[in-house]
Amino acid sequence: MVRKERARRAGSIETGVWLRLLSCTNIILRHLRRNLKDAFALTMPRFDLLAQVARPPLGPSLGELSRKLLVTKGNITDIVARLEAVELIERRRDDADGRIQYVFLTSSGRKLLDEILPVHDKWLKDLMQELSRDELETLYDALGVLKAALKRMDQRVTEPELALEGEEGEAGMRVSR
Amino acid sequence: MVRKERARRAGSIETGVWLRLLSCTNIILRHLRRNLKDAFALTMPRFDLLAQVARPPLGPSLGELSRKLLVTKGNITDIVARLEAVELIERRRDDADGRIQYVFLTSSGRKLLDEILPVHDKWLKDLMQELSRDELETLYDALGVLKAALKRMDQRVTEPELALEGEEGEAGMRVSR
DNA sequence: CGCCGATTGTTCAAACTTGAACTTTATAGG
DNA sequence: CCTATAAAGTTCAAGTTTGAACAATCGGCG
Repeated sequence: MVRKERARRAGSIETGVWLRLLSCTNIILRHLRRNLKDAFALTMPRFDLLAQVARPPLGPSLGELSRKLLVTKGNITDIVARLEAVELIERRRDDADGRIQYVFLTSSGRKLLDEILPVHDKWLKDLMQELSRDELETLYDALGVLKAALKRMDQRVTEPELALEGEEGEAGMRVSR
Repeated sequence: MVRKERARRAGSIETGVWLRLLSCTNIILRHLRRNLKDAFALTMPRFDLLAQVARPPLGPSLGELSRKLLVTKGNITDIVARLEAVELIERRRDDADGRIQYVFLTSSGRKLLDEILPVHDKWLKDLMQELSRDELETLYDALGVLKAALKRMDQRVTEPELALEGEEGEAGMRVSR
């Protein structure tokens, strides 16, 4: 049922996909940020972290949060400290391994998040209300395919021990990490 | 050819779409940022602004850049100043309207961008190399539908004079601007 | 002309983010 | 036990970003 547009496009289709991805993400981000601030006095990174802490597995470590949220460890340290300061989360050190700290919601953190999640869901529904069920599913599936492919490429690039060594290192694909 | 998954999903499909959108964007952003830095000593916002200046219409104003890039005016002021300081762009005041400044690439800005664009395109192709032509087109079209819908919702919310007034203003959909 | 409201861009504090260097702790191998 | 290496968090400077207040300019209208 979906007719493919054959419109003129600047650059490759991959670039086209990327530009649209970025636009959509930024538009939604702007709305959610404004809504979170107005309704709950929360910033997006704080909400993201809270929501991630609430998701299983229970009590993620700072490093796990860093990987799940796709931000650096230094960033996590900062956000966790701020959320801890307002008592929405708390940390517990690992009994066996002194390096590790796990993060948990406090009761007020839990309460706040339980308020936010349904509203957050409604905001997204409102934003996408013009899309049909079918369009949403197509989009969901297509993004699933992309995400899976990206994750594989991501590993290939950030896990040196498999490839590397023989590569020429052509402009740009160098990665330190 | 695309079978719809009926997988368990946390929350609504809209939220599912949003989470995948965000993941994909962040993974790609991370790669591009690293590559831009390694290969061209450029940050993402600076590249974004350069690329937007290069796109027609020629010589966009700061306000136009702010709208196109979906960031605030204050941000544009900052990035433009930094790019101007390293002489990749330059400004010209409007002859008739003293408030407006147009931005142009300098010759070295043009040269740099001409180097980057093909490589940037290749980075994206590499990242998405596992996707078939068909998957890419499906994704491109689906994102087009979403983007169009979001833009309409965006206007509805940021242009007060049309709707507003009678609305209940239920938790969160308040928008100040 | 002179005022009012709208538009364009600037400024600034607070927050977020990265990337790299660093500290602390754990683990594996001599 | 000792040492090297790795892993988990922290720190910090530089940059980005927002949002709000502000200054400057323009346009219309009396």
